[in-house]
Amino acid sequence: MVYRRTPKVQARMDSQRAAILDAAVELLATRGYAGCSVVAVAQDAGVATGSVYRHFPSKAELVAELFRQLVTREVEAVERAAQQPGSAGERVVAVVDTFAARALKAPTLAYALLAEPVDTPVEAERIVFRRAFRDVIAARITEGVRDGTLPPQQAPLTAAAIVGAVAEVMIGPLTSGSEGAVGELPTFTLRALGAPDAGNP
Amino acid sequence: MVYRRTPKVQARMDSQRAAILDAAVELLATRGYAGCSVVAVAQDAGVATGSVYRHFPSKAELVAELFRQLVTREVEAVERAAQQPGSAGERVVAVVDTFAARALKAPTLAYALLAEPVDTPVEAERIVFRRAFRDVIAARITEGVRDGTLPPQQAPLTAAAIVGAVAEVMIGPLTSGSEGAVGELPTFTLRALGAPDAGNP
DNA sequence: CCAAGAAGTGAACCACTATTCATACCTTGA
DNA sequence: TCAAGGTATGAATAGTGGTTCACTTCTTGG
Repeated sequence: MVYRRTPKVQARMDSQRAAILDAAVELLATRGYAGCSVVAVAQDAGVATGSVYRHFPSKAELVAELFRQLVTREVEAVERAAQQPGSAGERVVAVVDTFAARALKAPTLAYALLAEPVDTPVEAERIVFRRAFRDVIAARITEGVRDGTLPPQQAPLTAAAIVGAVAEVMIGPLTSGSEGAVGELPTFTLRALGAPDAGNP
Repeated sequence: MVYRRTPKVQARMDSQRAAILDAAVELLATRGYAGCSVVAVAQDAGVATGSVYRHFPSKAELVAELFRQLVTREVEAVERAAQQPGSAGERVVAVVDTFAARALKAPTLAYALLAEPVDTPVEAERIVFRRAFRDVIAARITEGVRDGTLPPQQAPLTAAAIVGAVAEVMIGPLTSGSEGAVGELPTFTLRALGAPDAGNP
C-alpha cells in the first residue's frame, strides 16, 4: 500500500465532521428537529449528502452526537452555577435560574432539547440530558440534607421533580415567546426543597 | 334524489367510527404511537383503510380525537379525586395519587399521552391534556390560599410545576416497569405547595 | 324492482427522506 | 510520474406510511 492517512488529511476530515455538526446545530436552533434533514445539513455544511455518512453511521447517530455536545455545554454551565457560594437551596435556585435564562436565550434549541418530538434513539439522549440536570441538583440537595439546611428527603426524586417542573413551566414561554411566570420559579424551587427561607407557614 | 341517510345508517356509521377509535386506543395502549398506523387501525377495526378517511380527515385528526377522548376520561377521574373531603393540600395529593395510580395501570398508554414523540398536531392535544390537569390542581391551590391553609402563591405556576414534576418522575417507572420512587410524590407535592404538614423546618 | 346516490373498499399512488454506491477525484510514497 | 488505495460526490434507490380514487356494494323512496 502506498496511501496512508496523514495528519493533514485527518485534520481536513475532522474539520469536515465539525462543519457537519455545526450546520446541524444551526439548523436545529433555527428550524427545529424537522429542519435537520440529512440533505439540508450536508448542504449547509458545504459537503455532499454521502459525506455525512462517512462520519456518522446514521442520522440518528448524528443527532445523538449533537445532543451529547449541546447537553455537555448546558450541563457545564449549570454545574458552574451550582458551585457558587451559598446555601444548598440557593445553589439549586442558581441552577434553575441558569437553566431558564439560557433556555430563553435560545428558545428553538431549548425546545428541541427539552420537548420536541424526535426519534426514539435521540430520545435516549434526551433522557441522559434530564438525568444530568437531575444529578447536579440532587448533589446539592444531598449536601443540604447533610448540613441540615434542608429537611430529609429522597434527593433524586426531589431533583427529578424540580427538573420536570422547570421544563413544564418553560415550555409555554419557549413556544409562545413570552417569558410567562418563569420569574416565580425560584420561590417554587425553594418551597419544593423545603428550604427555611421559602416563606412556608 | 331518492337516497336519504336514515337513523339506522347513521347508527352504523357511528358504530364504525367508534370501532375505529377503539381499535386506535387499543393499538396505542399496546404498541404505542408507532403501532397506530392507519392500515393497522383499519384492520383491527374491521374496516377498509379508506373508511377511516370517511370519518377523519387525516391521521393526525384521528389521533387528536383519540387524545381528546382519553384525556377527558383521565381528567374526569382526577376531578373526582379533587372533590374528596380534606384540606386543599390533601386534595392536590389525591389528584397526584390518582394520576399516578392510573398511569401505572396502563403504562404504554400513559407514556403515549405524557411523553411519546408524536406529530405536531397531536402535540397540541397533549398540551391541552397537561393544561387540564394544571387547572384542576390550580383550582385547589387557589382555594387553599383563600382559606389560609396554603401560603400565597401563583396557583397556575405551582400547578404547572407539579404536573411537570409528576410527569417527570413517572416517566422512568412508565418506561422501565418498576414503580421507582413514586411513593414519595405526596410528600414532595405537599412541600411544593408549602402546606403546613409537609415537615418543613 | 329500479334508478339515484351514498357508503365502503383496498390496491395503487405519492411524498418524503434516510441511505447507498458507482463514479470521480485526491493523496501518498516509491 | 504512477499505481494503489482512500476520500468525496450526489443522483438513484428503497422503505415507509399517509392519502387517494375508481370501483363495488348497499340503501332509499317511488
